[in-house]
Order: sequence, then structure tokens, then C-alpha cells
Amino acid sequence: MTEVISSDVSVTFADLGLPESLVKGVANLGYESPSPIQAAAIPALLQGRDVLGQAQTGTGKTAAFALPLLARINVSLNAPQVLVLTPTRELAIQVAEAFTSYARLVTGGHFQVLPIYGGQSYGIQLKALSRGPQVVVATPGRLMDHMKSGKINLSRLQALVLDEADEMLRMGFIDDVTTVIEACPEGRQLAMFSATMPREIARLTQTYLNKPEHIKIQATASNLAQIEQSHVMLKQHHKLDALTRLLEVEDFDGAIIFARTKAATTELSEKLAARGYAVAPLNGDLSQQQREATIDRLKKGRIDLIVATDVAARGLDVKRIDLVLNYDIPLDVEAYTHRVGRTGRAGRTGRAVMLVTPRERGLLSAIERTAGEKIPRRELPSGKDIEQSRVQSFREELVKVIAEEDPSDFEALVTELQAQVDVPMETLAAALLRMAQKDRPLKVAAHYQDIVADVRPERGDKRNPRDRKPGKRVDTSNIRFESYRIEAGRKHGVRAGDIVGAIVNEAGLEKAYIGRINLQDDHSLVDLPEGMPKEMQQQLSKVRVRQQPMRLSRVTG
DNA sequence: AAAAAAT
Repeated sequence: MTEVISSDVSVTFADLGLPESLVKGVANLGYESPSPIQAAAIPALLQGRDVLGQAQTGTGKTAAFALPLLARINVSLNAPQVLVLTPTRELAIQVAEAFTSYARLVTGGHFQVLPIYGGQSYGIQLKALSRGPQVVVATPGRLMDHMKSGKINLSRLQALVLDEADEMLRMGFIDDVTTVIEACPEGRQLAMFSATMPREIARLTQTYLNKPEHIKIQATASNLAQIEQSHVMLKQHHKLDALTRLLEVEDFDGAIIFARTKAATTELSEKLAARGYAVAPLNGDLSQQQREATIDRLKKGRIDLIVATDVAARGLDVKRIDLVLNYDIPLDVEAYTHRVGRTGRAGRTGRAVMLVTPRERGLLSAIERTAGEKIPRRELPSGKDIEQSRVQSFREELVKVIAEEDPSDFEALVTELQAQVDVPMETLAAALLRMAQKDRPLKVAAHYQDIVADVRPERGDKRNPRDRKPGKRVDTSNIRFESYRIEAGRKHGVRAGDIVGAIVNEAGLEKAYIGRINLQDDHSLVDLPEGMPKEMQQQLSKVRVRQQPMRLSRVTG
């Protein structure tokens, strides 16, 4: 096994034995020197050896197999010589595009790469197949369809590649993949690539590979993708509000949000669209046309956000994605690595934030164990953070308008208006600011006030009714549940939708706070009163956990 | 329990 720790940076693609046309081809695409996986895999594949290649996401695995296999293709033979299998349709399209771009300068004969996948009309594929493409990149289902009807001839196949190999050898795929492997000619080369390789599947690879070169690129500071990972611990029903807060504060170009189910992606996408985001869902229930259009729109910047199932977890290479939000924690540990790897492509930096509910703690530690690193916890952005971020983007817009749109036309009108309403310029500007903020208030930070005077214990001790539900029998005999009645009204400046926080000690309720946060549609999250001593904050947050923060939906007084 | 992959 070749364990590469760091590779010689002075190695060039030409040094690896690639023909000149391909060296020029990659140079035209802006690749200067091979990445570690490329440096190790290209020579082995050129020699015709089987390869098991493992390297982090975003480090050029596609080129690591595409370049050497292209080098060995007979361009004047119009029959499939290289076959790549991928777990999703989009990946098949993407890998086919990569092959085409590398081979642009390959001349002599009629070179073609063909993606074969479900959801696309048979007509196009049959016509293209009859022209005898040298490279076929396929998803298993449709490929087998063509194999059964004799529309694809694999007799001249030299090499087969399993992209995302661990996924291709999993339950759902293994039968199809085995069928394809067995249909390939004796002596064909076999290569498997993936960023992840669970132990039980690694064992399985050995039954297919023939004396493989096992290449494993260890993550080092220089080749490890610079992805800043973190998680937030919260309750399920706070997730949507948490997400909108994160999206407001995190500066991003393109982002991908991962949800657990197909239904959740559509639902969440609609909710975000209603909040003004340029967003679309992506899942396997959408038509293939829609799926492709959505990715295209993300690439071209017509949308900035997609909400996806794990259909988009692997391989998807969209350079502008700089933020990955795991709205739901992935159920399988490998998926985490792949989801997060949608950012930080080809040496770029990225961020990944995951929402975790307390009952998912175990999953989080499982992920940390396999990833071999801690995913630090962070707090949610506070109202103050949101306020700062909104003011900042408002300021940027202001500067832009002054620089690019020349607002001097309005200056005379400003003078006139000021004279008419007869207020200082600051007041006028403040009023204009208030009008300009629309549904994203610029003043949002929570303002708390002490309302201890109106807090009275509710008559009698109440058992928490939730713990009395059958099947959830908890011994509550030693726990005293206390309720407090908080009457606050107009005289305290309290309004509907305001939030109550309380500090409780052994003697009972010590202080209650009433506060308001002006975030649109965001009332379920409570910000801690500013300037409170740290230990009091802890008590408050503890109370929040045990007794839901009360929300005054009706105001008396 | 989810999603993916042929129709």
C-alpha cells in the first residue's frame, strides 16, 4: 500500500508519463501540478494496474483516473473502452463533462464521452451509443437496461471505474454493480475511488480487485481542505429560526442545506423562498430536467441556495459553494464527510455548520469518531449579531448607491423636505432609515427589562403533564414543578409576542425578564439579557430548557 | 428509519 504523506510539489503532469495532448489539456484548464492522489494514481493506472484510491473530497479524484485512462484509449476504435459507474445521475453528467474537458486536445479519430443515466430520453442515448463512444459514464440502472437490450457493447472495455466506490458497494447498489463487473471482459482493469471507505466495505473491495495498488492520501495541513466545521445544539422546533439566523449572519456566495427527507427539502425551500432567498429544492423525486436545471442555476448564480437530500451529498462540484448547512444530522457517518466536502473544493476555504438536537448526541460523537476530529459547538447568532450584520450590509449597499448610482438628483428634494417637516437632519435621516428597513429591521437586538414586581407563583404545584404520558413514565415525586403567573401589560411596555425569561434558584423565582426581539418571523429563540452575570445566564438557560420560555400571546392590563 | 438507482 502506498501511504502518501506529502507529495513532491515539483512533479508535473508530464513527469507522470501522460501524453503531451493531455498535459496541454489540463494546463489549459489551469491545473499546474498534480494533487497527491493524482501523482500516485496516474502512474499506476497508466501501467494498467488495478487501483483502490482514497483521498479527501475536493482533491481531484476524477482527474486522477480520467487522465491515465484517456491516455490509454484508442481513438480510432469506436467502442466503449472505459466505463465509469457513479451513484447519482448528476455525478455521471459531471464526470462525463470532466472527461470531455480533459480530452479536448486529444486528436485523431472521433473521440466521444457519453453519460448514460435514468430520466433521460432513450432516443438521445441510443443514437449516441450507436456512434460508439470511447468513454461511458453511467448510473447502474439505465446502463443495465441498455446491456439487456444489447444496445451497448462492452467487449472492447479496458477499464472500469467505481466512483464513490464505498457507496457503489453498499446494499442498494452491490447487485447491479456485480452484474456490470461480470459483464466486462476478462482482464479489464478495475479502479475504485472514494473519500471514505468503511472497514467492512474495504474488505469487500478485495474480492473484485486484482493485486491492486492501494493508495491512501493522508490528510495533512497542506492538502486538508480548509473547511471550518461547527455544530449548534438546539431543539427540533427551533431549527427553522436557527437556520434563518445563521443564513443572515454567515456571509456566503453559494450554500447547500442538507435535510433528511425529500419532503423536508421542498418544505424548507418554500419557507426560505418566502423569506426572500433565491433557493430551490433538490431531491430524487424531481424530474431529471428539474434536477439538472437546479444545479445549473446554482452554478450560474441565478440561485444562491439549494436544499437537498443526500442525492447531492457526494461528488457534486460547484466551486462557489462556500457554506454547507446540515439542517438534519446525517444518519450514516460517511455522509457527513461527503456533505461537508461540497465546499472547500480544489484548495478553497469553506464553512460547515450542523444543527444537532440533544437526542442526536450519539450520532454526533459517531461522526466525530470516524472523522477523527471534534466538531466544535458554537452558539447561535444573537439578535445583536443579526443587527450588526444587517447594518453592515445596509452600509455596503449605501456606499454602492453613492458610488454607482449618483443620488445627487435627490439632494434638492432632501433640503426641501427637511424645511417642510422642520426637523434636524438626523431626525429626517432616522425616519428614512426606518422606512427603508422594510421586513428586515435594522434594530433587532433583544431589549430586556426587569419585571419582577408583577410575578406571582401560580396556585398549587403542577406536575409536568408531558411526563404523565403513557410510555414516558418518569418518577416525578421528588421534583417540584413551579409555575408563575406573570402579568405584564402596556404599563410595562410589553406587547404581544414578547418573550419572558426567568431566573430560578432554590428559593423560587428570583427575577423575570421581559424582552423583545424584532426579527421577522423569529420568536421561538430567546436571547439572553445583555450584561447579566455569567452564572445567572446559566440558570436562565437551564430554566429555558426545563420550562419552555413563556410567550405572551395575550396581554392583560 | 432515508435516499439513491430503470420504467
